[in-house]
Amino acid sequence: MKSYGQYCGLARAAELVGERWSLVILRDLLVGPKRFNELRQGIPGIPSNLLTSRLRDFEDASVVERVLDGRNVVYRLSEYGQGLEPIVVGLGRWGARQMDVPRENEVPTDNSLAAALLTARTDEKVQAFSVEVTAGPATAHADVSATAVSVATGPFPDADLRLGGSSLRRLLADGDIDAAISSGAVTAKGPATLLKEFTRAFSTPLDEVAHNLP
Amino acid sequence: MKSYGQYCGLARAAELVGERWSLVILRDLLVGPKRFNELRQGIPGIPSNLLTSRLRDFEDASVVERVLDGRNVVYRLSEYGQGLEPIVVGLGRWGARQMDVPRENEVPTDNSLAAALLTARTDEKVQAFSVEVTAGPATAHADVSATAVSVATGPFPDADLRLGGSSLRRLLADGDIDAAISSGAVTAKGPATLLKEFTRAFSTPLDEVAHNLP
DNA sequence: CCGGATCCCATCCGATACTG
DNA sequence: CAGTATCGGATGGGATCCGG
Repeated sequence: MKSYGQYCGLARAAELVGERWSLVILRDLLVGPKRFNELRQGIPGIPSNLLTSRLRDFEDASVVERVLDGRNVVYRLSEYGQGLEPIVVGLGRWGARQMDVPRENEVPTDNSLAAALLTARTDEKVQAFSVEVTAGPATAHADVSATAVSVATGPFPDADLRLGGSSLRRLLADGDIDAAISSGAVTAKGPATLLKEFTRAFSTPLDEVAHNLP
Repeated sequence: MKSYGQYCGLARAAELVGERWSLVILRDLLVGPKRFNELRQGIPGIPSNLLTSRLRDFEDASVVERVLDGRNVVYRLSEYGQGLEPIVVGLGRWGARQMDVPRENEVPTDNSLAAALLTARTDEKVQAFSVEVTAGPATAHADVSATAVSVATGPFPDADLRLGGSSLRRLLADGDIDAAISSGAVTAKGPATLLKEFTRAFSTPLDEVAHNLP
């Protein structure tokens, strides 16, 4: 990890989060503690030596803690690391403005889908429900209660609502469920009332960031 | 600029801001539009070819605009790029938690000092005043009015208040002016009432981020 | 299997020199 | 002033290997 030679908060932060894979690893840890191989498999393309190296840098900076969970090693954000949540979420929203169309070979992952749910959370009060979301090969779910929202990767067989489709992002952006479903871009299984609750609880209005993209 | 292969807002953002020097360049542009050599001189150590390359990537992503100012080229954030402000400011605050002591060969720059003022802005209503701040080789200033705060690099001869010293960061963190001045860590020239206004207008309470650092 | 370490090649970065 | 060109060294990518 090389210094920028400036006595500056942003420069210090950039030394940590401004290296390749750093932000993606932090995104995944934001969803919850993960084992080494969970991280590795959840981040296609990351070389294991770089994952090792980044985790060590995070440990040295007290951003991540390496703890034993039973006989397994898990990595989890420290309290200090949790302070990155609004930043990573904000960056995710900002970057979503550029996601107009998937690029060649670009896929969603379980963790990126879970992170998208975290990012889209509105903090509006809604009726409690659970939802499972699928996008291509990726699955994640959320459990919304009156007081909190918990998000995790993978399927959730007992979910009240089940959403799928290639254009979930557009659904989160527009909030126009009927249009999304009738155009076939999104499929939904569950009570119509919960669909409405979903778009109230999760939404990423893109004009919240700026407008002058290519 | 290499893709992370994930259809994910954060991954897209990370491709832009997660490369070396990117965040530091954006920090400086956040203070105001800059010419190529202003950026270069304001960022000690950046190779000119990398500055060129980053600016081009930003242009391609519509984050930065290359415009003519008279006969000069200036780079300025687009409206979309301005959307990064809360993120860069947040990162600066988060990283400030690690700035306990300057490292070997680590200096403040005019731009990092100006950015620190931006970062420390509290939005509290205060009496109007202007302040010039000096830390080692770096100088910046701010003009605080009832409705807005403008920050820029360099000296401001007519400033109502003049602050200097090696531990300005501690002043911003603690807000304890009297202690800072009587210990000699900070020197101040100007009315005592403005000193009070300064610490109300600018402050970076570090326990706003987390507590468990080394 | 899990949690890495090692090796080798490609790419990127850093420093300096040079140019319209 | 605003960048290109170049080249050695550092870092990343991908595969393989290893100890528990």
